[in-house]
Amino acid sequence: MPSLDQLQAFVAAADAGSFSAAGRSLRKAQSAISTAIINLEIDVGVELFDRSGRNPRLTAAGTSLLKFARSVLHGNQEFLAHAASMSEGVETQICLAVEQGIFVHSLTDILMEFGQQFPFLEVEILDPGINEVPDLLKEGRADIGMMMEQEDYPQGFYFRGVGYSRLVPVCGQDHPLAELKRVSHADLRHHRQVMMQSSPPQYDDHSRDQRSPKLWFSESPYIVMELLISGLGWALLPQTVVSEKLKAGELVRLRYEFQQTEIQRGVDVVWTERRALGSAGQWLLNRLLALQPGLWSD
Amino acid sequence: MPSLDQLQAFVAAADAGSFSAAGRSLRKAQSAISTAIINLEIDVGVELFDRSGRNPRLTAAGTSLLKFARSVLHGNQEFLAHAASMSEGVETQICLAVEQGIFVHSLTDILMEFGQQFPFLEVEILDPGINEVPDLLKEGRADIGMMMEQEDYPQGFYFRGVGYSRLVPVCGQDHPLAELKRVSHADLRHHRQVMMQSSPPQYDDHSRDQRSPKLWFSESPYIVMELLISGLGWALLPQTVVSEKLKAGELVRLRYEFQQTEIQRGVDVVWTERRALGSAGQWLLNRLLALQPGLWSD
DNA sequence: AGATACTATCTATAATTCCGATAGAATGAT
DNA sequence: ATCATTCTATCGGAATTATAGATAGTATCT
Repeated sequence: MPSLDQLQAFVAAADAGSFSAAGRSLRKAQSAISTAIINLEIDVGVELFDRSGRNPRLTAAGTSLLKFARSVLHGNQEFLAHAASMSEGVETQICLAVEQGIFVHSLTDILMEFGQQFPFLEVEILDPGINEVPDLLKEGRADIGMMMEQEDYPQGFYFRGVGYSRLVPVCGQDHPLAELKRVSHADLRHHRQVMMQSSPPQYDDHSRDQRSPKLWFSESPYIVMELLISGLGWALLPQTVVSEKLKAGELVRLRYEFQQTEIQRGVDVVWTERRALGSAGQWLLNRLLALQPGLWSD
Repeated sequence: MPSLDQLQAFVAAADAGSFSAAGRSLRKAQSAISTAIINLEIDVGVELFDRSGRNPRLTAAGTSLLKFARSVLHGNQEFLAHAASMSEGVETQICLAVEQGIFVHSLTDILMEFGQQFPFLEVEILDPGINEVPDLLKEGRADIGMMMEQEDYPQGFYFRGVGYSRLVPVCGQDHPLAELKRVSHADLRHHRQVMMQSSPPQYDDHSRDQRSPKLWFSESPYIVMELLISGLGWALLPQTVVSEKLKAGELVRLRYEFQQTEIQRGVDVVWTERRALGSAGQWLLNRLLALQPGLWSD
């Protein structure tokens, strides 16, 4: 089996143009290069260089094999580079959980740079339903999460708001509400609302009065949207999710008569103290926290 | 720098589940595996296995690095395999010149198998114009050629017919000949003919009387075809080349009143005695010569 | 508790690699 | 033609490295 040193001598000689120069570039004696290449030639049973002239010249076989040798060496370099980054505390893989409905476009620049900075890291991006992010973090399934802000997080969770997501009230194009120019609380309560939540909350919160008593729930804003398109009811959905369907006319935006300002909910970056982040996770977290807290919408 | 032996010990241990088993599978002592892996771990600065239990278990870093180690080893295998095939006389690259207008579909099966048989061979396929194949072979630019049969080949050329290509007389849809139900020699002579040849032949051959005196020439049947579509004249072209345009109606097939049978010209495989073929070339040549001499057309 | 299979480590030996020196060959300048 | 330069192949000895075998300690199962 040829050794990596032999392959290295081979490509160095091919690059340098002579065994002596290869020796100089590798800080080895010329004889070391010479014997390494001769042994390699014996190993593989093919003459790599034509020595008839003063300087060795690659044979056809040598030219062809050179690519393969380079490939092996390059793979070895990657192996070493990956190992080195891991020995410096870079984790093996990282998982980012971005709640459905959050405008991922705001993250792509960061993620692109992240990929360049940590080329060997395996990155996974989940798009869990509403309120699933804390569970994923707790289980250790995800390292960092992004989600619509919550009133309170479980103990051991860190969070920081980094932006706002615009919510718009919508219904299907054939829904009775679609025909009203302005809708009132009473209008809304008379129709079924579909909420982006996993389970109905037990307590009374301050927004109770503007909710419809006929409630459906889904974790996924996209499922909610499909239900609305079928004419099921109305819902408050992230603008990012519904913008296409609004443009296509399949959904209709409702205008409140009681609220003129835009409805916004904060977007939080969430992580836990339990799961220690490696260097890459730290890097990514810092970048996410440094996001300008603007509106996350198209 | 880690050695290939260390990497091999690494993946063998990961595969076998224990250092001892890895030693057995590699026919080495257990201590060899153990020290190899320990040295590898020292080299890369990362713990590859968790030794707390009876059997070593891959760490997260080890799992991640294992893929890279496999890749390096695989590259090395390819290097060796390629070298071995070359030491058995397989050439580095091979060039097949298939004259334009020859129905390549008949060759794809052979070429697919060729690629599997010689996975490391670099294959080039040229599609030279009419009568350029002998030059390419003479220059050494190509190893094997396929072309429409010629009356005679230069010295040192071998050739054998392996099939037939159908030629059809065509003209552009707006050409006067297109309106005739049957065309005679006289009709043809009154219009410009475009021939698939590089230069006008000086001698009189037997087909002279059915040629038009107004001749244009092109090496490429596709250029000829474009000229016809522009309404330049008529030509005898391989059916493969014109079938699309005939279907689209841009070209019209002429019907001779003096010849009811199809016009066919033989397809030859051509090679030279000068250029020694390697094992791969021999293989390919044998396969080409074994082609059933049927009609090469769709 | 005992049997089994495992890993780490030690030692001696075998194999390999490397350097420095040297001889012979090709190339270019004078 | 001759000389100087730069190259490669080869040899011997030193240094490094890899390996087998033996041994001690540990985890796991019966």
